[in-house]
Amino acid sequence: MANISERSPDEAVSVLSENAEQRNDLNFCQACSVRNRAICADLDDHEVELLNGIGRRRHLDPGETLLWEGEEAIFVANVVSGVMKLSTQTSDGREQILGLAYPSDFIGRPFGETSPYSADALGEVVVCVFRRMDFERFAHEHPRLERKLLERTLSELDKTRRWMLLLGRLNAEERLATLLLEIFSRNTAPMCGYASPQDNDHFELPMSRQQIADILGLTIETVSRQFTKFRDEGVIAMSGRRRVTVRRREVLEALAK
Amino acid sequence: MANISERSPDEAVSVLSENAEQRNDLNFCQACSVRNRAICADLDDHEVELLNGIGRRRHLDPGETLLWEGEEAIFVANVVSGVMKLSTQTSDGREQILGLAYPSDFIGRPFGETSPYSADALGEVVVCVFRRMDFERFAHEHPRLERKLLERTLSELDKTRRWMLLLGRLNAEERLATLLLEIFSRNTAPMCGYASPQDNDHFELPMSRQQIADILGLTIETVSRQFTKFRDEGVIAMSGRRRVTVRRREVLEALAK
DNA sequence: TGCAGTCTTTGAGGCAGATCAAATTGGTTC
DNA sequence: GAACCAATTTGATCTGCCTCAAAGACTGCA
Repeated sequence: MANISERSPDEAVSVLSENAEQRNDLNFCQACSVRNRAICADLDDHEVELLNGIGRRRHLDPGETLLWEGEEAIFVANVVSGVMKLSTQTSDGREQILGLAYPSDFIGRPFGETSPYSADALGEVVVCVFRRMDFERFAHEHPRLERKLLERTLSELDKTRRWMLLLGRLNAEERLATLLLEIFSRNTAPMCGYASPQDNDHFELPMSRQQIADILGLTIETVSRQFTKFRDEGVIAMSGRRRVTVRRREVLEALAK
Repeated sequence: MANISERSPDEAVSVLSENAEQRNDLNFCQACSVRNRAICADLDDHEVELLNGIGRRRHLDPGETLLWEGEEAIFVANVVSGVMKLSTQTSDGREQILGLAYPSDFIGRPFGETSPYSADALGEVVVCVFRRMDFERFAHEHPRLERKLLERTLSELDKTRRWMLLLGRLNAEERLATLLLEIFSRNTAPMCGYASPQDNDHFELPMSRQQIADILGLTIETVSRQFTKFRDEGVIAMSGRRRVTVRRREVLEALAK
């Protein structure tokens, strides 16, 4: 199933526009754009070098899957650039997106037999992949990393629980407002490393209407109608299908609970 | 706000029916009913003794709150007996229950400034409370505990994500079936420590219809109608409002996705 | 520049679950 | 065991979102 065991740092780096990362593939950590924000941030140079030795850069095409729900959990990874979606399915095929992973986010399930979700690339993605076993061993030997992983997992849990409020209690309008603000803040965050950092008030949606619907627990039609509504009300403006300009941020903020 | 800083191990122990725990309050860990399943399971005798020194037993009455959402995160705790609910609210007062904490479950937010949720007792509850700072220091010094906390947090995250599928994609019938099975399995699990361990096929609901509605993201009326439906179909039987007998488990299992 | 294919928007209608209102029940107290 | 109160159930109606269907608009490619 999982067909990503080949090492392909070269091809991975080749799609990056950041020059610093094209130097070589033997110590890419040092030039990594998420080096200071990812789970490896607290490690010293020596530790980074060791980590570098067990990790591999990998490029994912849009739609490509890194982890399959229910499959053996072979890999863990850091997102370097692009956005990935984490999703799960009911036995009869309904999909629920569990969250998005942005640059510097950690994905995978350490200390678990099987992957609790599928992880696939929304657009072009570069990840830093570790064999789960290697990563676990490294974490054992380097408490700082383990600690960092704990802190990340705790805040991931907080974030996930906040999302439960959205799925359980918010209406379609409030849900879309919440998502737009989240993407907005992720894109305008300093040094976010995602695609081309956007200035001030507009950004590119990293996913299709259908994917937005899956994230929000709605249908594509309902999502589309809400976009139209926001546009008609002058809350946002759109050019093309994915470029959004936020015109009245305060309206979105009042809606996002 | 948080008014639980007084130490009250005596009163806490007094409400327990388990004789072993009534001995004294100086080393209650040794006699603790969740000793082998809680986060402290991997600690050796010496470590348990140290942990014992910083923790306090505390009794909570039904409805009493241990943690307030948004307040400073002063405490973390283990549930010893009873069931607690973790919940969050929208700014306009809609509540969403984030999960239930059963005996041996860990609650609170280590390494965080404020509590991301409220935690209150559904019925009579006994918890083992630690000041967050004390607990964090202890965790730092005892990697086995930190490791255990990491593992727990990771599986809590898995559980929470599975719940997102319920809130995002399941209908009322499927939601109630899922909850009934969860409570059922928690109650019949060996050594569960909750109230009176139930035999075979019937159990006591630890919460009201309104609370079930909040957990499932439904209204009380819809929950009530689903109970009636399950009863009419012979899937469950009820005596009183809270005692449930599961008659056709396979029907519930087919519904729970 | 035109065509094909896919994604998105729009429209019409239906339905699950919400809302509002009233009746019933179970549990508690005296 | 009667009376009271809160919790629950039941009924009637409404509505937000879903479903189904079709038109429209981007994108890539020849």
